[in-house]
Amino acid sequence: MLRIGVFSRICQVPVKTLRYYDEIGLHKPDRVDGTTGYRYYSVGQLARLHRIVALRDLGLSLAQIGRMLKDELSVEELQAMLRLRRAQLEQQVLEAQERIERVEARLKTITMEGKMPDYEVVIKEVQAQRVASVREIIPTMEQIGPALDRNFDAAGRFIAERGKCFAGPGVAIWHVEGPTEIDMDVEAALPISKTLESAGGVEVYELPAEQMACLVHRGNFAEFSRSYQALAGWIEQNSYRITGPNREVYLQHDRGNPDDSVTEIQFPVEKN
Amino acid sequence: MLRIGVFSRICQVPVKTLRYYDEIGLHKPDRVDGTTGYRYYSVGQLARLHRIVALRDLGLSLAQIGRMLKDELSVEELQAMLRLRRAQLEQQVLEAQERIERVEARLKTITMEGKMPDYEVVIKEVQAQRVASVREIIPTMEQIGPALDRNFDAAGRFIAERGKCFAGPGVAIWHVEGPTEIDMDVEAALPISKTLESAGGVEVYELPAEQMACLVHRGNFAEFSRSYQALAGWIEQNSYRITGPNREVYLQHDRGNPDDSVTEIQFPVEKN
DNA sequence: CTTGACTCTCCAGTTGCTGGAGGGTCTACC
DNA sequence: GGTAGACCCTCCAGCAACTGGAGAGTCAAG
Repeated sequence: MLRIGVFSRICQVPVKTLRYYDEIGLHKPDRVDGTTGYRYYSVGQLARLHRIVALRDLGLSLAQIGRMLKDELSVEELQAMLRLRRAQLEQQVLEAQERIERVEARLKTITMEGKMPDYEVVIKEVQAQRVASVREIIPTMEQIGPALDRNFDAAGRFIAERGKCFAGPGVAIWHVEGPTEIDMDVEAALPISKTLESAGGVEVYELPAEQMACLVHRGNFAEFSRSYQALAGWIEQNSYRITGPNREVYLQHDRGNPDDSVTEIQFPVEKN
Repeated sequence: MLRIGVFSRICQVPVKTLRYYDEIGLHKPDRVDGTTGYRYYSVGQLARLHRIVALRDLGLSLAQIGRMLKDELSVEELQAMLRLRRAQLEQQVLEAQERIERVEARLKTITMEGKMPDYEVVIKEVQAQRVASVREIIPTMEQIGPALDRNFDAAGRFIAERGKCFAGPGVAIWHVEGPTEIDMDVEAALPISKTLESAGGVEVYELPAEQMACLVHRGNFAEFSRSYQALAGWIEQNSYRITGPNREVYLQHDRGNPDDSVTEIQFPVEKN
């Protein structure tokens, strides 16, 4: 019979861990002295503990290991568990590799700019939302501002006439491929909380959920291009691919004070 | 000013998480109502939160992110942190890939044998230990048992004559390359707890620390070969390489009752 | 009998949240 | 002006797999 310290030295598992495995019922000592509480392990228990360690090294949870050792599982169940584990591990490899890519992209940017970038790109899942929208082809750059204002106003009036159901900041959707400066197909959409009938040039429909690469732009619309470039660069560097029309969400938009604007630029993306 | 729910919807971070970030001081709301305790966030805070999310997605800890955002770090420190992170991630990838290999080896074994293997191999770091040993070249297989017994006895007497300092089960070290049945160079070593002078064929020295692939063999020595085969197979399947003489640790060894023996077979290995 | 190594139990802390109880607040609607 | 329902608050517990420490008891050698 071995005391816990000796057993620990033989199997190279810390004493605290052995006590923990006892506590959770994963691996109980052969005998526990009733008066002193001392744990006594037999040499024969080493094989079982080795099995625990081996399975733990595969990354299985102690609960799973416990079930495996209780012999409650058929061969098929064992195989299923291991295959699941393999899939999870493969997932982990992919995730870690993606993170390495992102870390490297950031290192490159820091080296080039000499500081942390002043923008941040995050990938997020935006939910589907019902909107009332007005879509228009705008011939020239100068007309974009007024045209969008007009179309948002139109959508706003449409909503107001049908009762309170305004549900969030306005979204512009750019149905253009790549950079264009003429004939831009742009939609001005306002989220709403109930279904309405489309009417008079205002379309009501569900904007689909998308995985978006997002960047928050602060300040004047005149400086948008830098943010767009940064976002496009990030998407390329992190090997994503643009899969549809991009959006601009006007989180803060005071027509009198354009420098205080906050806009989120969103590109629907997929991993390459 | 946005209440926590709205802010949460915009940035896609759960309310609970925002409260948690407030609590740990990572991201405080712009304003907290003194009477109600309601948190109010400004749209401008979105950029900062995005930065947090982006850094978190690299796998950095919230503590590290906090330091980064406090602008206490020079560019060099930032780069060092990111490089460290990259190294950790690369390590993670390697580990996960090794685990995948081990899972696959196990799946293969289960499929072949129709059940979980009845042996387990674990990799462990055995520490250096001082030993008193007797080394001898043993000409034939039949002589091994008696010769080892004799040499362990000799080492035991040597120790006994010099005071109590016995420190663990006996170890045999096989200085042979590959399977041989003649002229086997074997050392019988007993761990001791203090330094003694070598004398009369008994060498006292420090057995080096090694990374070992270990398998616990239960039962008669006659059945050793199966365990050796299993261990050698595992080492090959998991792409390790044997780097030195193997050891046998006689954890339980009653000469009258050989079937109750417990022996740990250890091969020093390195990852290929 | 003493010393020092060893062991015991119990509690707290780690990380980054998540869930729930129990109670207050806000706003739209009647 | 009242009320329903959505929203918000704090506080506490729990997860996984340990790790560290306090305070007290046990064991073996000298």
